[in-house]
Amino acid sequence: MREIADAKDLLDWYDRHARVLPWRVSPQDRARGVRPDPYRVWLSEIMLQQTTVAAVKSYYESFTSRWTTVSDLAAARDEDVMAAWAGLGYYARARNLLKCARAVASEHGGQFPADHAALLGLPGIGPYTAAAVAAIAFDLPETVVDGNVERVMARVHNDDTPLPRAKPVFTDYARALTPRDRPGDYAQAVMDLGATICTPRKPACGLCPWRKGCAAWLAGTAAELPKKAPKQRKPTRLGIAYLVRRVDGAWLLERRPDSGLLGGMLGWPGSDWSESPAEAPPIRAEWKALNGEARHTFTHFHLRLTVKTALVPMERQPQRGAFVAAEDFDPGALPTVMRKAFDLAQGK
DNA sequence: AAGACGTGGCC
DNA sequence: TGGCCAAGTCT
Repeated sequence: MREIADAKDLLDWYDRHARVLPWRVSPQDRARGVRPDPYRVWLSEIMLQQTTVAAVKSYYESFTSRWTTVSDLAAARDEDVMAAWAGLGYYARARNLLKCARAVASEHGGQFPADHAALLGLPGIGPYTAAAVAAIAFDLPETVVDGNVERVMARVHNDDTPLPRAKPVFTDYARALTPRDRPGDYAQAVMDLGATICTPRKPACGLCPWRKGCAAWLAGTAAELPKKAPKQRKPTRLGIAYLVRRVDGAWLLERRPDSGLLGGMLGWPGSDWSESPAEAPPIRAEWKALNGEARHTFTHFHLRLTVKTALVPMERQPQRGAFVAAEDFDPGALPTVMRKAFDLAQGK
């Protein structure tokens, strides 16, 4: 009786089916000695946290063409990086991206450390990303455990222990399968398997290189795994956004505090977001409430944003925020919820 | 150590 | 429409 799954079978599959991704060195090139750029591996891994490949691609291209090395990025202005990240979400990633780049530049001579523990000590790098960079960039035998790997392990072992409680056990399963040979390709192979074959719904078991050794395939339970703890339902909150235009075309914007929701991002001044938000106009003006509302769903609540607009004279001073000249204003620098409010005001 | 933290695509 | 899900981390 063979082991339940075997790294070799997966690597053979990966050699034939590896996805082509902008940040990836193909297994063929890797075999010829091509090494991935640790900066690009790290950048892609941060962007891919809880984010789809499709959403990441254009951001990855723009970051790597604008900031070629980690030292370039370390020298960037905070506001430029936050603006470039706008729309990708989880903005703490962008703040930590800069902190990490600056730590690598100042404490590691501009080179990412080829060491799991040292990587783990850097801002924004947790257990998954430390293992991913160590394995993919440096071909060290570290075990990556992301959502894909959890799903694959739950199925291979037909383990119905609910997540997140099952995480330590699934990690043990994954570690036991990690090979000493080609750990970087293997890490990418398991995640590719989870992303393309061993998918959450309708897994393509007929195409799976691990089918023969998969306990869930044998039991017919693959599609029901992994089990997960029930989610809490999202409450709905209300809010008011104030879109102020000065007669010269300038917009009144406000930089949000570094911590908390949309931390460090540019946005419209507004009320609190709650069951009954209090009016909080940022400037004395005659307000016009727009018809409709900007709707947006965050991780843990739904938001219905009322948008109020006003036109103010040159000399009027705001109590909050600062005017940004029309030619300096880029709606693309706003987080999506703020851009939705802008679109509503533009009649889009 | 649960909860905070974005967004877009899919069904 | 609304819930689920996506290469998690931080507090």
